[in-house]
Amino acid sequence: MDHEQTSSGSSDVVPTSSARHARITDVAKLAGVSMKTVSRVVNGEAGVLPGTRDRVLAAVAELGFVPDSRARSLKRGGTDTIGILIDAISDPFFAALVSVVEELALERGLSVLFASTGYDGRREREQLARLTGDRLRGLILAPVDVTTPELTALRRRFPVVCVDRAREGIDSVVVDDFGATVQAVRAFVAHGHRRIAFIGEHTPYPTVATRLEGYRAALDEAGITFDQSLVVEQGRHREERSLTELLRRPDAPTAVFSATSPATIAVINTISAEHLRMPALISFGDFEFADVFTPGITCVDQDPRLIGQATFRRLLDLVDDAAAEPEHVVVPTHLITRGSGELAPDDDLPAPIGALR
Amino acid sequence: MDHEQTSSGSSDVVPTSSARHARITDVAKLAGVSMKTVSRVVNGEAGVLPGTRDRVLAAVAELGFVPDSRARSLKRGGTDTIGILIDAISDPFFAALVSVVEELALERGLSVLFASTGYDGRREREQLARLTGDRLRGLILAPVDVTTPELTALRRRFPVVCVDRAREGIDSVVVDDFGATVQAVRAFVAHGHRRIAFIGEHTPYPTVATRLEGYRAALDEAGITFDQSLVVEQGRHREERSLTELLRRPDAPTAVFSATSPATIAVINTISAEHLRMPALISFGDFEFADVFTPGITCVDQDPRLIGQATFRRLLDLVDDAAAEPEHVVVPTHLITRGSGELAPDDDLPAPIGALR
DNA sequence: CACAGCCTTGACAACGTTGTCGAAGGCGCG
DNA sequence: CGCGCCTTCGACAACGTTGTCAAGGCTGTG
Repeated sequence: MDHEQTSSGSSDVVPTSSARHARITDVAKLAGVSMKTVSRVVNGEAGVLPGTRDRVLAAVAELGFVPDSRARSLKRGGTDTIGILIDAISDPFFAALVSVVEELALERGLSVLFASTGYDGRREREQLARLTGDRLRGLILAPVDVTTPELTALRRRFPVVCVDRAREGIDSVVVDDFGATVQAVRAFVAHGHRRIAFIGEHTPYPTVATRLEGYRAALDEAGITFDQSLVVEQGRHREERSLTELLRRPDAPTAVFSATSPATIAVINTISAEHLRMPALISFGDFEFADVFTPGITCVDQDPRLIGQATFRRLLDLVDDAAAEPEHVVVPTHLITRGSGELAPDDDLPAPIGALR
Repeated sequence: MDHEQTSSGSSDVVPTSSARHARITDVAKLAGVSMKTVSRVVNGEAGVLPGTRDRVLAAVAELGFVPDSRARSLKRGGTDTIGILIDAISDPFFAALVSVVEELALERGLSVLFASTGYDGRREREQLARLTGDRLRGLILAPVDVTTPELTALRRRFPVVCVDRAREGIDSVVVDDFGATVQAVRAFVAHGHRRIAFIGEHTPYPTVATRLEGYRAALDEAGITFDQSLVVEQGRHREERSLTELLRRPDAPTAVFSATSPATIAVINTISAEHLRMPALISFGDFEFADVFTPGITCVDQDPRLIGQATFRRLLDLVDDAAAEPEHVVVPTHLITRGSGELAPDDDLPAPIGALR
């Protein structure tokens, strides 16, 4: 039997997506069995004679039959899709997170429905509404504006795990913002720094605020008085005048703690553009080019792979036990020392980072 | 009527995802209408009395009813989901691509099913098989190993658009690899360079090969003899010994064309680590830190946003007209001059890029 | 006042699949 | 040789939704 040129009676020149997909009944008819038997073969159930199975498989191949996952999941009462809702995939942190989650999902035969909020609460709600209709197996999300009650309502439909930002009463996987920052500032102190700046980013999330708290706590611990003028929180797209001013003033900080990767980039840009001397620098969040510079940029590593694994694992746990008590997982961080964080206050480093002349 | 505290009779302590979702019949019963009327209200169809509509909406709100998109799409015979299958989301190019596509999809009420191949043909086929079962509205993919016949078969099920890499007979959106490379090399020649290196990456895709062809063509055009020793194609994770050797030799190239972003990073790393003098450098593919260096890295910009828009538009065209002849869209590129590409052969640039001391 | 026509609503089937149950046939054993 | 069991298979209903069609009430007009 030729399996090319399925003659369907019509004389289409090019069979471009006009012919409906083969259904299970088509396969059944061709193989001379019932749909149920086809179903059995396709799903690898036992109790089908080898001969029958072969005939069915031949028919499946000939017609190019692929079971309709919608009908399947509708009947079975469970989807094979998990959703992931994040700020933006252009953020390398989330890119890595999605990457890990998709990988793990694939291992378990799950599909990943991707959605992003663009840091926008309205869009977040839109996306959540859409995702709800999709009857997911579970949802991973980095919450923006969505409140605990809303998430609790969602939680009744399918397991939900928050990532990067926690919500009371909902499972979450976050990083130890406070502790990691304390650790970084302690390192500065240990190297003799006293004027330590905090460069943040104005976000609607508490992560940066928590890091700021850690910064203050570590200063307290070292007996250093908190100085508001050493703190710069820049807007997402705001100009960096205050940052420049801070780094150029006579008593410029000898050490800079940068609370996010974008902030770090801004710092490096500023130092480079203004030909300033290099302060000690630690960045919260690793980034691709951190080791291209000399010295490399010391980073607090919030390993997205680790976070992704923990998040996915927790989601699966919840799939198995929907009534489990909410758990808040804190993924440990560690300092990747590359040089920039280990500079002493009096290190003379006239050449600006990234400069050529 | 209170819409808090839905008294359902049972005395669950925590209603964690145990209660089944409200179905359209539940809403109908509560509102005292037929399911069809609920369907009409939910879908915004005309011909429902305001009073009836209000009662239905109240019932919908009380039960937290969200229509099941699987049943809906099954009945309607069309999904609201498009698939996107790419190499890896950790590649910033694809991250940006997915970002744009998702944005455009959202505007049209479409969901995005995300999948990646990890540059692996086996995994690609696995993913394609899964996606097929999902009865997509359309699929965007960066083909790895999949052949034209396979894609043609897929094409019968739903529209398919290839991105970044073309396949004969299938719609595609690519970048002008050849032309852009010619343009870059011409710029080098115009600045007086004669020893121009080509740093590629060993990929299974023809993109790099096409760029190499452009490189050779531009050399020919300028009357420069092709020199194989100036071409380095490094493996994905291979050591960069040959690159180092090339850049360190006495007659090192005065200009370097780097065919991919990773290759560019390798070049910069090498220059930085080996404290070499800075050659003129043009990178195929922009990257985040390109303007942090001094001078900034001149790049051939293959704008993922543009590519994403073109791809999505083409996909929608195909959704409307499934029988359309395959089209091959070539998205124009342009050179972003930042300094590194405009260096002359005799420019003395002793300080290595990214160096501090 | 009768009848046509519109507006609103509902009963029913169907989308493609799988779970349930029962039927038919073969085989072993008494 | 007959009975019962196991194996293999099929008919049917159902998952939750929407499209089709028709019923019923109401209005307008001759």
